[in-house]
Amino acid sequence: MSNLNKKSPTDKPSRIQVRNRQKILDAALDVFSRYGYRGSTVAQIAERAEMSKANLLYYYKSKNDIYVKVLENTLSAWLAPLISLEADGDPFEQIWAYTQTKLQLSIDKPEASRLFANEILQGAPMIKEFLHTDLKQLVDEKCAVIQHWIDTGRIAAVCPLNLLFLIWAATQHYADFSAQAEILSNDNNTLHSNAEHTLKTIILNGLTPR
Amino acid sequence: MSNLNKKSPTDKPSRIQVRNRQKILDAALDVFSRYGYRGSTVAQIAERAEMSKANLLYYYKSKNDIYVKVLENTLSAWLAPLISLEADGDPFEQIWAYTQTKLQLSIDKPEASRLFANEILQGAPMIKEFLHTDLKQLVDEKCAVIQHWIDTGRIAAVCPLNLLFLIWAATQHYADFSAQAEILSNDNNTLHSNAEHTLKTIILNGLTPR
DNA sequence: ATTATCTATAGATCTATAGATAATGC
DNA sequence: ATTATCTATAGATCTATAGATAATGC
Repeated sequence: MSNLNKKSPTDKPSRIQVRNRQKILDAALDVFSRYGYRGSTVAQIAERAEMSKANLLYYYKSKNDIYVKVLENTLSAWLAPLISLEADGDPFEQIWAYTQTKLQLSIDKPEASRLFANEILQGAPMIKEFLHTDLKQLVDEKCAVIQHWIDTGRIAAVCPLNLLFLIWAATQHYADFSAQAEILSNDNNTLHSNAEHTLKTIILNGLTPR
Repeated sequence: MSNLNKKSPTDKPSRIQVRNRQKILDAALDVFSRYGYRGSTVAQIAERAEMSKANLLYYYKSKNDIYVKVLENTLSAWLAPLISLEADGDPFEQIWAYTQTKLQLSIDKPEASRLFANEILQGAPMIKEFLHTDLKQLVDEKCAVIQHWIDTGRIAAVCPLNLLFLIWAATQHYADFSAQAEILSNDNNTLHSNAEHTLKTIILNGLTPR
């Protein structure tokens, strides 16, 4: 039998299977996050996963399957930080904690950010549904939290959605445009610590009511 | 003769040639800015330019040639606003004028921004040289201007390069991530006017010395 | 005469599968 | 016995060209 999917779901996957599936997903994230879905090839992914194309397609039956799986795995990690933005506690602490987490993620694990950047640049063909439902709901909730902070005079009056966009853009920039940042900065480590200070200054001062 | 490039450079291009070359570049910008170099096909560009693939390749001899030409044409438009950032005049006015211009460009002509986003996401293979030379020099100059404003106490002490990144990221977000913004906002026009207000509040307040 | 367009297709690349062979685990 | 890997290749897609035909401008 050459099709894994026909196996009964109670079968435990073998060690080799677990290891190879993970290797494939890791390799696929690297490749897809750089070149997007259409710009990536199964051969590139196979090479990076150190196996033949045919063998790779023994574990995942199509390029599209791999892409969807990688997107699914990455989506939750991408959303997690926003979930912890809570109405309780100091707005400035909450907003800065969120910003800092996103910044650190973008610097340390740029692949997730790039994967979405590619997907959304191309019109979000695969995750449109997700954006309309799950993300939209979460964002609406968090915008209400921010709006509440504004209404109670705790932060300056700005559009909550645009504030989120600003935070996303400013932090993910260090992942999505790292090729440019590396060229324009003389030292990447300095750049990143300065980034933290600069974002903190501008966002927190910027949101101070006056 | 089937190769235009063998023509003497003093030959005046025909009306049809001028029109078709322009149609191709317009179509190519649309396609490349969405799908990147590898993700785009000559067939897509030809269809959008309303001519056959063969005819398109009569005007530009390869996909790569078209891509390079489109990038070249777009680079100058992309840089122009930064050039006008000048040491004279009020720092806040200068910075806001720059930010506003970039925001408006991102909203009105998102293709240029998306083209670069795609190119840089993929590691800037074609424009690495340009980034190292022309852009680096321009950015260094403008960072010196910003640093001067900081040293004379006219704006808050932030890292000039990171400030530029913040402005680029925040404004180009509306081009690069428009697919997401359209889904998450209830009304695009409101979103964009709120964007202007929100960016103005945060960036200008954020840079106010205290 | 020159320029522009069309038809047909070569050759490269890419996804996916079939079928044989090797490795692994009871 | 089952699972994993390899070789070979079909069939789709894509870039680019050759060569014939049509349209245009002096």
